[in-house]
Amino acid sequence: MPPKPKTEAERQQLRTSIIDAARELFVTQGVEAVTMREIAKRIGYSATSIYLHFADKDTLLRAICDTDFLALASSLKAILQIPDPVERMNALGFGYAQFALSHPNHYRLMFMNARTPYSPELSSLQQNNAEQDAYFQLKTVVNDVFVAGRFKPEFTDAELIAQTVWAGMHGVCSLEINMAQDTWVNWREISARLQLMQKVLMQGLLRE
Amino acid sequence: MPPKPKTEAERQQLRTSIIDAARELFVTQGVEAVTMREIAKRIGYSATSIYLHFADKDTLLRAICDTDFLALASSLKAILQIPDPVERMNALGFGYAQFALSHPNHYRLMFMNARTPYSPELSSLQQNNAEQDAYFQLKTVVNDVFVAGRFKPEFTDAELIAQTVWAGMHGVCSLEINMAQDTWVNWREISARLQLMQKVLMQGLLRE
DNA sequence: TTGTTAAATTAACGATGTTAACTAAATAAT
DNA sequence: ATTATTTAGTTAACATCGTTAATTTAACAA
Repeated sequence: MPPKPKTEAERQQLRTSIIDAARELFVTQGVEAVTMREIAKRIGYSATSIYLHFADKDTLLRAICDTDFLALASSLKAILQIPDPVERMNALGFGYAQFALSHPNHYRLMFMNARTPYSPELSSLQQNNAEQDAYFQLKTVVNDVFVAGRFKPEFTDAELIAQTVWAGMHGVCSLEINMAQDTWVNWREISARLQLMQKVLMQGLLRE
Repeated sequence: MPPKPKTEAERQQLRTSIIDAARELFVTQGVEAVTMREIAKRIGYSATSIYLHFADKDTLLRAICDTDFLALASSLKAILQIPDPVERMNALGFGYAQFALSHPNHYRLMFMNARTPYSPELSSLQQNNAEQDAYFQLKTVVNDVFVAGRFKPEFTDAELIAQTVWAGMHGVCSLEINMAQDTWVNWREISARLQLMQKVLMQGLLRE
């Protein structure tokens, strides 16, 4: 029964209900469960209706991604209040890992899948906004440590440092998400691996 | 025109020709190009013939994986001859990264996709064989450094160290493979990121 | 010559993403 | 008040995919 003109708010609401249904399927059953027909069934529409709100499945997935990037930045916001910059950087790393490991499917979608790259016109996220951009948060915190003169003097590029810290934490998290079940490796506790990575990064980067 | 009984060698040859065709598609067009029908077209058979040699697509992909794991271990073998253990560990890290970045699709299949975990009966690879098991190579080299007393005394678990070194290099490589195109991040040169990661790992782990 | 078996093929199924064609209802125009 | 237009939705349909079933063809064994 197709009624007629919807207000922008109603459209927006349906849009997010599609995203939510897709995300729920995604988080509980993994990416292969996210079919257009299954999403549609959840929200009581036909599959093709989704195309009135999203160009294709990939666009829909990127919309989920967007809300997850926002959720990540949100979950890290409180950490930015920690006064000591080194402590702040440490906490940010742990917070990041915590997010990754407690939302493995989201993390996989955000950072481990082959994604079509970010483009401003398709995303509602604001780059370099401390509320929305976790990478900006990282850059800022690392730069704070840099400005405080806590890094070894041989390291002079704060953004390069940030990318390295990110890579370290991402390495631990993504191996855990992908390979924890693999008995080829006698995996140590994930907490021990995280802790050691963080310690090594710190001892490698910081003075004395 | 279907002839009849094939020798075991002929069967083996067809098997590897399937793997090779699948790999070539895979390496050039990515995973979505690896369809049973497309593989079959390449080798001049019908799609269903592949099922005479592989239970399903996943099994075929894991067979590709197997040969790639072997290729990785093979490509690192020469490095094990380097006399100094620390230099050896360093070179192994770079060799690993070089493999990852020059075979990104393979690397993705091996370490970044959701894989069905290793099981001995499905794989022809021998665990803890220095010729076939790159993880064993890493463990061995890290243990050599450990036995040489070159790590800081606070680090006492060589396998945990190995997993951390792996995670560090994997983090840099997998972010590069997945996100190099993404303009959200102002990526530094991959060589600089690799070098810094290695330096940080070394300075974090090694004495003085 | 006739079965039997192995290797292959074609047909077909069910699922998927997506497009095209259609329908009904609310508004706008006459 | 009637007609036309637009909008939100539907159902049908298409091409493709992994995979299974049924079928064919050829080589060997009896």
